[in-house]
Amino acid sequence: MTEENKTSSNFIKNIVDADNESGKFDNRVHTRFPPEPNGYLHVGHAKSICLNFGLADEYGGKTNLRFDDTNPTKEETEYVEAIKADIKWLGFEWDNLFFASDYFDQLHAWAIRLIKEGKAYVDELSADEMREYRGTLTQPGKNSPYRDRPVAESLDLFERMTNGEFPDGAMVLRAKIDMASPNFNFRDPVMYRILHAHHHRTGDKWCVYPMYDWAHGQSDSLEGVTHSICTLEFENNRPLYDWFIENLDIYAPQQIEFARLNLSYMMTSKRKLKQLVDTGVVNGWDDPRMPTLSGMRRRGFTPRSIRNFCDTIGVARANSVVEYAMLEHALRDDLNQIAPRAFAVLDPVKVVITNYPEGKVEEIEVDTYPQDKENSETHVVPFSREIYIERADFMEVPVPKYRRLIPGREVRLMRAYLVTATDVVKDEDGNITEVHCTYDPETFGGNAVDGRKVKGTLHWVSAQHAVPVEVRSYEHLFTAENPSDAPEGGSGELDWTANVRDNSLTVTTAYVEPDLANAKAGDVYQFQRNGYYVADPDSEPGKPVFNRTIGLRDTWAKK
RNA sequence: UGCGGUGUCGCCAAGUGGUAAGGCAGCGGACUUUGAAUCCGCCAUUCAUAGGUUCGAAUCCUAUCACCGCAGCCA
Repeated sequence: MTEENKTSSNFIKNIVDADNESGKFDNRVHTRFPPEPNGYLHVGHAKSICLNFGLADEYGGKTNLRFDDTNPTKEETEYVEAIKADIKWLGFEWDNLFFASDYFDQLHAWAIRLIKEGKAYVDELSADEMREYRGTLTQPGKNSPYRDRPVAESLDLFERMTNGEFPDGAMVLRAKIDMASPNFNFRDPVMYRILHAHHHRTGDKWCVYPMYDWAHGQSDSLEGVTHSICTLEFENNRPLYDWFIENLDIYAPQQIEFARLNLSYMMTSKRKLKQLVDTGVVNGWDDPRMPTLSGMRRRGFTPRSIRNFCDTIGVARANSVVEYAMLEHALRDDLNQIAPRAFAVLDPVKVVITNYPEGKVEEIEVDTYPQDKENSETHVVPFSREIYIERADFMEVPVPKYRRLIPGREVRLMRAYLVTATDVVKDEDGNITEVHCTYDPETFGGNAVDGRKVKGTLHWVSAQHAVPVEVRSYEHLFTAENPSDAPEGGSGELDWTANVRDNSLTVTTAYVEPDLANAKAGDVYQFQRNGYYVADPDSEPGKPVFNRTIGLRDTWAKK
């Protein structure tokens, strides 16, 4: 894909440039995006996707999509399909589609080779015992009593593990490296564990499954990946991956770690997001409040806005938290360019134009894309004697610098007429129920023949023609800038759920121009002077439901 | 406490010995039939701190401090 703005320099590109200079990989650039199919993709993954696919795109290389499906107890086909759909939606195409499970046979054969070479052994220590033997941060570990058992015995046991002769947890296959290493990953890491579980692709073929550490590096190697980009927490694992590659004497990719994305007010932990879904805090993975790609899509984010966002935040090795405002900027920037404009009144107050003929209806032609000089498309909005305007657009007693409608002041009804407020009608509680105005018939279109100016321009909707629609508005799912920064819960663990906002969804009725009644799921609009909205999949023919994607910038309200 | 990392404007982030890019946010102002968009201007004598090397240091050296990650048969 070719994007208008290429990202600026970053340390990964510097590495690739240097590698191309030295010919390290024969000028090949081959990346991969390796999700585990145990949940839906979120913004954090978008950063990784844009990085991997973007790098290959920029250097004329390739990118594989590889599902790291080494743990059958957590992974499901539903997730692989959703992940594929999200990547495509973002606008990327993988060159090859692989699964770590494609390599189960090869990995198994390699494991046997390592056993034969005395570099791996079957250990019968229990999980608890293994933890004790592993040592601590300051103390070296101890060798397992099974560490030096005969090769033939390990071979036999591993074969029987594979055949399913032992129950889960009875024994594991471990690499024989160094129990005293300051790097824990070298303290005889587990390569295989027994899992009598059904795998989403290999079915019941296997009773032993490779650990991620034993599968990942070799998968990259097998695929000819050049730059294996992953997040910071795998930095300590890199020496282990290199050890496996070296001892297997196979092609060596270069792993590069970068800092994962953290966004203020957003939770980017698959585990915790799954909890929100499972406990019903949100209505599924694609709830518009979720930071998942499917949730953002439903909320009205565009693929381009997310890609642009990823480009502007950059890539580095320092942990950081990006302000939500950055994402908002990217969103508004794209939506502003593409969204058709429409009239919609979110919180109505009736306006009666007393000198406008009763029963008369005029068709007002308005630009659908006023922001786009190249697009002259227009549509028609009916105008009549009684209309709705926003409650906030009229004030009986104005605040300073208020430039909207007040008694005696003339303002413009967008693309229609200039009107002047004359009276206010209230109910017994003093609430304004109607505003009476007069209009100047000579101002059709919104301009006075004598050239007089008005300070305010309001959007409106004809009362008898307006269509009531459901509007869903959202606030951050979390009240804390850092959702994980939580008070301690009962179990001694941090109870991040205490940060979940309990009123993050608000449902209201808005009155929209007639054309919007036919909006189809996914249609985006800018409700003039208000914000961007998208028709939700819950919409039915003639009965659209709109999600508020994001409001317009409002520098007036801030003051 | 062992090992591996990271510290440049409120938030991201370039910079790789030659004298601090850019974006977001913010603040002024212009324009405006969206208080939007657009446009103009302002916004780090200073790069965690302290020393040192050098004609010259955010970049090299030394020490210190702070923060992150690693002790799953998770990834």
